[in-house]
Amino acid sequence: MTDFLASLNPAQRQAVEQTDGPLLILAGPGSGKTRVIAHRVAHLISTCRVSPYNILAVTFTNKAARVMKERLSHLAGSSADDMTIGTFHAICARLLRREGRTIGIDPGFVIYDEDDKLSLLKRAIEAVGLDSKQYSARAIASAISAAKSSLLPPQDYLERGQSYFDEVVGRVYGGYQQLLLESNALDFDDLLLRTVQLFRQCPEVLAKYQKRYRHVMVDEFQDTNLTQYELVKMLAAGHRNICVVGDPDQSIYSWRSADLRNILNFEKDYPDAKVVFLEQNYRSTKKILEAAAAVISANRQRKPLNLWTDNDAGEPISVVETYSQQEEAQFIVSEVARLAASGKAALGDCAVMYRTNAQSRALEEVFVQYGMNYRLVAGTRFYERREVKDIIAYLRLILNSADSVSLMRVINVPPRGIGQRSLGNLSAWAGQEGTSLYQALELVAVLEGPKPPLLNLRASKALGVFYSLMAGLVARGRELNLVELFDLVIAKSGYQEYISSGQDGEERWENVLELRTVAQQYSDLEPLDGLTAFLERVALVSDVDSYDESIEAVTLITLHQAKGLEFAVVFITGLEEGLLPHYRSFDDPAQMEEERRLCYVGVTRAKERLYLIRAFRRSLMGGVSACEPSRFLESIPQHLVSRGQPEAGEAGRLPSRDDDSLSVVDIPELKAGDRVRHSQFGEGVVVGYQPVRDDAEVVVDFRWTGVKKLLFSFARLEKVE
DNA sequence: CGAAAGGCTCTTTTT
DNA sequence: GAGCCTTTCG
Repeated sequence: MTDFLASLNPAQRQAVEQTDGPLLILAGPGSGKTRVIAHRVAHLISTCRVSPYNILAVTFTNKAARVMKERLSHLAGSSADDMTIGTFHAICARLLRREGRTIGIDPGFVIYDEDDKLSLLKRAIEAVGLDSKQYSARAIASAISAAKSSLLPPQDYLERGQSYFDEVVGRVYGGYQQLLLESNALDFDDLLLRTVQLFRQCPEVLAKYQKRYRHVMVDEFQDTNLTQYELVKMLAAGHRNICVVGDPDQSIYSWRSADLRNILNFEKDYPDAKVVFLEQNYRSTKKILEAAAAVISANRQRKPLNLWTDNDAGEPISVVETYSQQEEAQFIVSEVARLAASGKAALGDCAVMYRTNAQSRALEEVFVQYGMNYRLVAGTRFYERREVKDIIAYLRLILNSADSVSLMRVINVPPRGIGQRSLGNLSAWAGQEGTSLYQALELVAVLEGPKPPLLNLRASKALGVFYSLMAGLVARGRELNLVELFDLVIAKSGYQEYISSGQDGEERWENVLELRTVAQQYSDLEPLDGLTAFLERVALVSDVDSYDESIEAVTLITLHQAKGLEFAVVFITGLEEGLLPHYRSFDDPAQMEEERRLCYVGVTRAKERLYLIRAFRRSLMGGVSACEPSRFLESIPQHLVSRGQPEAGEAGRLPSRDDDSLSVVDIPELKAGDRVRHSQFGEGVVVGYQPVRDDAEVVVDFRWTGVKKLLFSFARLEKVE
């Protein structure tokens, strides 16, 4: 019982044992935060005899929730299964399905993602008589999102509006909500906002959950918005056992309306709150931690922690300057190869971090070129792929015929002769008759009843075909399990032929099959339940969630996604003015501070080795531009830095290729014409050979896969006689 | 109506 | 450089 307390330091222990009343835990990076939360829950369950059923723990990502569950089952066994643990969005979605009816939410609602939101918004913009090209749907979307994140419904927004843009947004906002309602859909922000509204309007529902959740815990509290905080406050109002964990220095989501004031206000809202500081870092070397502290100390808006560590001083931090982004990538590949070859780090210990997803391409190309395994955490996001969204739209439509975004998406995919004009006629007529799009479709398809006047015979026929397709799917959907339904959708819609014959057909079809594998996990459930659960899952998962640590590969990841992770070796790339910090933050000091926090998050992911890389030239949006070094580099104290190669060590000497101690592989002379074998690429002929630092670059023409440039130390080439 | 081509804009981060 | 939208042609 006390044995899991023994492994904690005094501050951690205090955080675990402080179970009654409000508690704010300020946890620096690598301070064992997850551990503390897990121990705290275990302590509540086993020592304080709190039933897991009475505990609510909110995280920001599904992955964090999963990690927490794993830790808990380790500490507290299966008793933790009854605990409510999940993301804000997942918890709210579940609650609204159960209780939403009282405020007019149909339990079969769909969740609209950013794409769906934009297409609905474009309709809303046009519906209020504005040109959707003149007003950027994106700008309006983010204004609406900000409003929802501050608990502002359309009426209030209009009343508070100041500028003309506010007025436009206010009007569109109202129309957009109307369309959502008609589509029986909620967007991400609605999940939170509507839950608060539910609690406000139905005190008895709130009371039920207040009674249930005797202990409420929130992780990554610095990333909550006002609506989320309100939600938590309401839930915790009953027992006032509320524990929030956060680090203002790691707040990097203000663009998603995360509000640092929540942390600052916590002590105001709960004057009796205890505050615990977790300041011992168990992750990084002294040098890395010192560099991190130096980077973040330039910020004004903060509640500083005094981080310290017992770890070794460690290696100096490598500041590397390369000519181009290609050379940047090459440096990383050769460095990883060197570390791997000398046994200092495995591929899986290494991560490459960048500000923007676009940067991953150049990195990938070089990794492919040299045949080094890598794992891209969010490429073209799987659930955003066209073919995946198409199939999901069909499935959504089966469950919820009101879903107009999905209907518009698939009505002519694959092409079945329903064009712009017919669709316009149909939807205008639907508006006139006051029916949903799907109902209008039904009226066209059946023999009797009113018909839209402008629709010609051919178009009506095509619409009828689509309607009977959907009607058939809906009927079968009640009997079939999810995979059977999935297959039926593909078969009846002709999607396979359509997608396979198009561009990248094979790859796209494989994505469809991958989605089918996900569907398989829900095939044991009752027909419509399986469908509902599947759709909820695909709406609320993210790419970090699928991050698989078991494969031996270098991780390529954005700085944002890297939060919460740690790696022995970290390369932060693109430390250039305009990229990190990003130019969009130049004119706003608050945003600039957030960029700095982002850099801080990256630096503090590193356990042993940190490389800060910048390129002189980088191609951005097609064109090439010269780059100034990032201001963040100036914050790194010189005595921590090695500008040569990382192995230069304490003495600061620069290694040379003749230095035997550094040469970790014997490099035999290969010359053009030599035949070699590679484990993956098979046999090939050497066409080029060039020594590079303490390694060599070999260009080989492989029989099957063509010409590849390889790094000798890494490629494990065998000479074939 | 649909496929293909050309032009346009926008590229920060994501539950 | 890509995706989205519009235009054009069959």
